[in-house]
Amino acid sequence: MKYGDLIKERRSILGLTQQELSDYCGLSVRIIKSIESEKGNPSLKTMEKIAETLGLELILKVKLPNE
Amino acid sequence: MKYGDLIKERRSILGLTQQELSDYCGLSVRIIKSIESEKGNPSLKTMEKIAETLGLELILKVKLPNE
DNA sequence: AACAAATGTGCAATATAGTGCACTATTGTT
DNA sequence: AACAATAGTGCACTATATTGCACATTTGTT
Repeated sequence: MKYGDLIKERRSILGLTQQELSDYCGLSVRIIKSIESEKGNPSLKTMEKIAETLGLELILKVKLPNE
Repeated sequence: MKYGDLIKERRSILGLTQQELSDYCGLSVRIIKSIESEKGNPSLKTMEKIAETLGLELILKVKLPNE
């Protein structure tokens, strides 16, 4: 699961700075940085706050054999 | 994101107890319980250990407007 | 009903996610 | 080159996820 680049790209498409994203989703800039660079180990709630703000979704599903 | 029931159902399909699942994915039984009942706020690593053990996958993707 | 297996819960301890500050590094613009 | 805006990092602190133990509850089997 490579979430860092997707988040960074998505934020950039929406024209947001890390600071703005952190304001919108109620998280510290610090954590936005660590998540975009995939350092650390975010919680589900943290990931979902970011996802919702950026129009992304976090999904758990059965993994098909052919992928 | 309703992960608790999916995990519980999937574990049951594979014929595993909470104890066995916790052994296989290297987590405490305690955390398996809290995740299946969706109490608490697991980390991505924790979720992915469980997902991998159960043949599930955790995905972050762009949310389409029509859903 | 009695019993065993599996699941749920209170509590205390430890590991680590999340925060804020001050600073550095990068990137882009003139 | 100089400057401004944005992004990355060290440190110490707080909040909370994760753990293990012991016990309670539920579920299934005879």
